[in-house]
Amino acid sequence: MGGPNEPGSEPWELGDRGATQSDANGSARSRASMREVADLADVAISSVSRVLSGHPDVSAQMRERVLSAVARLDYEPDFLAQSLRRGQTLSVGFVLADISNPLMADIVLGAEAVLRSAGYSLLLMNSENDPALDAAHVRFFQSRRVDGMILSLASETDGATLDLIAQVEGPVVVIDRQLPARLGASAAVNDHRPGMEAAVEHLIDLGHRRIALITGSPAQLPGRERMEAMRAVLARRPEAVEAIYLPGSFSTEHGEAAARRALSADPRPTAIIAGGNQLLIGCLRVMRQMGLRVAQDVSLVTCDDVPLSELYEPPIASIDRDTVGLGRVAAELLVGRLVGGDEARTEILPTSFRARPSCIPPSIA
Amino acid sequence: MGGPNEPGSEPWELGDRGATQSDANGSARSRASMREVADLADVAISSVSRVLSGHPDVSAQMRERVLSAVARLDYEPDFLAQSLRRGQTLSVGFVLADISNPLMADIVLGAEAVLRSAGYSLLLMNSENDPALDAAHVRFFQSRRVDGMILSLASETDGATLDLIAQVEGPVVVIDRQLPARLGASAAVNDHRPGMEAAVEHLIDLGHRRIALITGSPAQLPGRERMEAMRAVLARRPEAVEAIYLPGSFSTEHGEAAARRALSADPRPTAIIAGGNQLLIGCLRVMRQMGLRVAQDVSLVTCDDVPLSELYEPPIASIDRDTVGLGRVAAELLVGRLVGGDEARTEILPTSFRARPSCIPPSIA
DNA sequence: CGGTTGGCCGGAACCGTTACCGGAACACCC
DNA sequence: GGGTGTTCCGGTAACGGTTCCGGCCAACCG
Repeated sequence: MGGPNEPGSEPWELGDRGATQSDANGSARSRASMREVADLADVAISSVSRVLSGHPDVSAQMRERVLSAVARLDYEPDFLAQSLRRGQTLSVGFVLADISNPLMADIVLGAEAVLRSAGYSLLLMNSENDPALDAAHVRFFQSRRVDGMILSLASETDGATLDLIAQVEGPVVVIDRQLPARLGASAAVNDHRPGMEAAVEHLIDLGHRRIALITGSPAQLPGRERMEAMRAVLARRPEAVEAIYLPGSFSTEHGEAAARRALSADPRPTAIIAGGNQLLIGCLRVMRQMGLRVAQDVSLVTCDDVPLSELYEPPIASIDRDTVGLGRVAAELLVGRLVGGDEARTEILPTSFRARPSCIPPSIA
Repeated sequence: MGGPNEPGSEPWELGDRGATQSDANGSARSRASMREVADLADVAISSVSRVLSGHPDVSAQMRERVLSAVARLDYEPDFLAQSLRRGQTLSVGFVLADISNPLMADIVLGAEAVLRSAGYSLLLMNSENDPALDAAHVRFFQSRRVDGMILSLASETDGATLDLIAQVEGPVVVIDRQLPARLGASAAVNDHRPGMEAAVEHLIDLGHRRIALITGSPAQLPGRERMEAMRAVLARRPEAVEAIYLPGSFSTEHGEAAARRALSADPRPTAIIAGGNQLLIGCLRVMRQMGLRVAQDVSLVTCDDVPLSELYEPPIASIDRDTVGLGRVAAELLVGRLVGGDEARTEILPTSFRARPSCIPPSIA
């Protein structure tokens, strides 16, 4: 939106929306408005509106006349004008931190299904794990007047984003994030602890005593809870287990860097837990480079079951959750507040551990 | 949208948008309108509009007064009203056949970057490989008055969808699809032949004489071109190579079914080309069930490089293309027509073959 | 000093729809 | 026959902006 530099491209040099009636070539004539329907049916505009919105003050004869005119003109109401007048857009904004994460696809799928059946449509914006984009997208959705927002934020702690969220007019639901209560946002979250605890217990049971946890940002709920859960298990198990925590970002790059660091340590950890499929990818790349085999050399657990973990040889144990369900629940929370007047609340979904051959007893070094 | 059954929930029983001034509790007061800015600055509404849209007929003093009022009220223009008046929404609709396909993420990423820098935003709708949803989404976008559409259709041949596309007002760009010229759509497509031809040549060079091609729907360009390419190679190579074509849908289910059929045949094919990562997943599942090893028992090629193909043991050869670039080009074609007045045209991007250890000479049976 | 020019501003029409309001037409009942 | 309702419809003011038009005023020129 720079200064007015390019001559001929500024709006005030154009006429008042030049005649769009490209009727000459026979294609795509300008769409009909309610006004034209009313003229054709020889009734008032308000009557057309009543017929179309199902208002009871309509005679059978009137309805028939209007409907036939609507059909003849192939009329469809203008959503923009409706939204402006009604004060609602029937659309929901979804900010997702990372569209490349296949989990997001499932979440979106689940949310979309619920929203669609409630008459809402989904606008997606991708913030590429950049808190600044989070904020920009929230602001954008607000100017677009979405009726509500679903947020899978890159950061829970970014001040600018939080301030913005506090000012959002409609209901807000965050996914797998925890926001200050004063913001009044609903939340659909996983309890990451049971899955993580089971995983750590399983590794300890197998005999592992040095376990590395590569995880995402502590500015996001999953990262925090996973570290908590691991600490909790270590605290209650009598075995002297050494933990190596490697928090960072939720990227393949961090996965590689963290795995390299962990696996270069002298008493090398005998098991690694990768807190996400992006981290798993980085981890596997490094292991391949270092010539280390999954299971035989290092036991491996990942978070969230994806084709890679299922089909890898050996198959990789994972901490699972119902991602489609997560999206569905988030959408239900939103719709509940949108049409049902529900209060903001937090819905918690479970996680569980799925053992697979990537975890075996450590080779006695 | 059923009949008027639920009493108290019909619009005509509500007042004219009851006062939304939830000012009492001190939170989220209703946003300011241009009118209020004008009142505060004690100028005409039109002057506010001129200042904000950069119109030249504005004195320095006026600009300063308006801007300070804008700042004091934290005013932001209503996109809906602007769109209605200006006749453009600065948004682009993107119909994608399958959001779970990680390729789509890249395409969306590329397209979004270009569109954002041109001032447009992206609305995504997912049609789950269902042609009926394709049509519904196109219709939806049209009623939302998007300025243009990018389509990655589930079917190129669905009549209803095609008719709808013909009536779309703004420019349309299809991704990796081929539409009748009369529709006037631009296209960003890959030429799938060079990659596929190189793959088939590679397999023949290794000594393979029975090759199965599992591919998606022939109602989509990639499926057709890949089969063509394979036929072309077989026609020009003197070796008597037998090809098994297994077209179907672009799903893991078809991948499984086709792989099962191919691998159950008596003289079993010694190599399989999976035309997409979903098909690859199905294929690997079946091979594992049947106890067949990649490379040693069956050579394998997949289309589109994803983490699974890179990290599988052995790594899987793939036919690659620049997916981010594909999305970028599609968006550029659209923006060119949107702001530059370009003509509809087709942009073709290459594919190439990346050999990997999943392809070895067939074991002499 | 009168006429013309140009900068700057206010007023008003309009984008396409919704919801309120008032009223015409008709039936009904005492 | 004059109230008293119903039923149904048309007119109209919004919703929140944008753009055209006309007019005021100062500057400039001869």
